[in-house]
Amino acid sequence: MDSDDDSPFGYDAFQRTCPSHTVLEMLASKWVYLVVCALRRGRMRNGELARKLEGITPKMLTQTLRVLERDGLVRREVFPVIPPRVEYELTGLGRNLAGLLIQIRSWAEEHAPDIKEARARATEHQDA
Amino acid sequence: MDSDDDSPFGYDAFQRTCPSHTVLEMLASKWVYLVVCALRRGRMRNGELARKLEGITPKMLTQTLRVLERDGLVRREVFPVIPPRVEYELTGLGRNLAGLLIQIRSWAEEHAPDIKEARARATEHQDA
DNA sequence: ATCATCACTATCCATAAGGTACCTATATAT
DNA sequence: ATATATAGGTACCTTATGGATAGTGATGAT
Repeated sequence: MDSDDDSPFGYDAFQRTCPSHTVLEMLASKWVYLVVCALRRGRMRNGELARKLEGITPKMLTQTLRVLERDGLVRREVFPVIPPRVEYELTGLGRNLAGLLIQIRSWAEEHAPDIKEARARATEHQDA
Repeated sequence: MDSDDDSPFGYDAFQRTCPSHTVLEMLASKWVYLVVCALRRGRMRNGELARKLEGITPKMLTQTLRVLERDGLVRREVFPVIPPRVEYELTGLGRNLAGLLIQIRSWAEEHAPDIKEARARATEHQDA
């Protein structure tokens, strides 16, 4: 009850400079959450990630990893061998973000039923 | 270190049924975060919200409020007077979500500098 | 000689989110 | 008669995102 102010408006109303905006934009990307969760187990190769996250296309996997690398959440290590070998792992910041994701997941699991119930009631009323 | 498993994969790999997906999808919407934060102060009329969230268009404000209402986060009360008067307020679930948003904001404010630094380093290297 | 593997990379396309502009209704004020 | 305030709705357009598809280079296996 301390950071309990309206402060998103303190930055320029959620434009590019607001930290929350930066973070929520990251989390909104469809695969970021899954990739970070997958990497919590330890370093992994591109192929292992692709198998773990079934449904992801190579393009989206690479794209997601590049963004995470650019933002300092993932470290990328290339071994100069043939065939190529590349390993990814979370940085300290990345592991820290994983902690936040777990908080979000726990909130989600606790309250998803309420949301679903509300949605069900809403579609009922509109059908009526 | 308890919900410390890989469980997003327990649901069908982040498809529609995963609670985290539902919640992150909500938060990803550009205005949800701002509207919920604004409503933490108490009930408000459409016009007040519009003034507080400068930059939002009437369309997006209405659309955002309708989604929040449908999901049970906001209660909408219409007074049958002329000119029309409509008030919005957070439900219990909505106030609860606001709590999560504050956690996210606090993480964001703590770590945004690291992310910015990483991005700066990344663009440096690409320019070089 | 051909194929598969690994880790991408490039290109195109469909969808959807968000933005712009204009429309509604009614009562009061001028 | 006209303008204003209120709380929207609707049609249309642009852009960003994600997904599908195909291609790259090098080597080892068949």
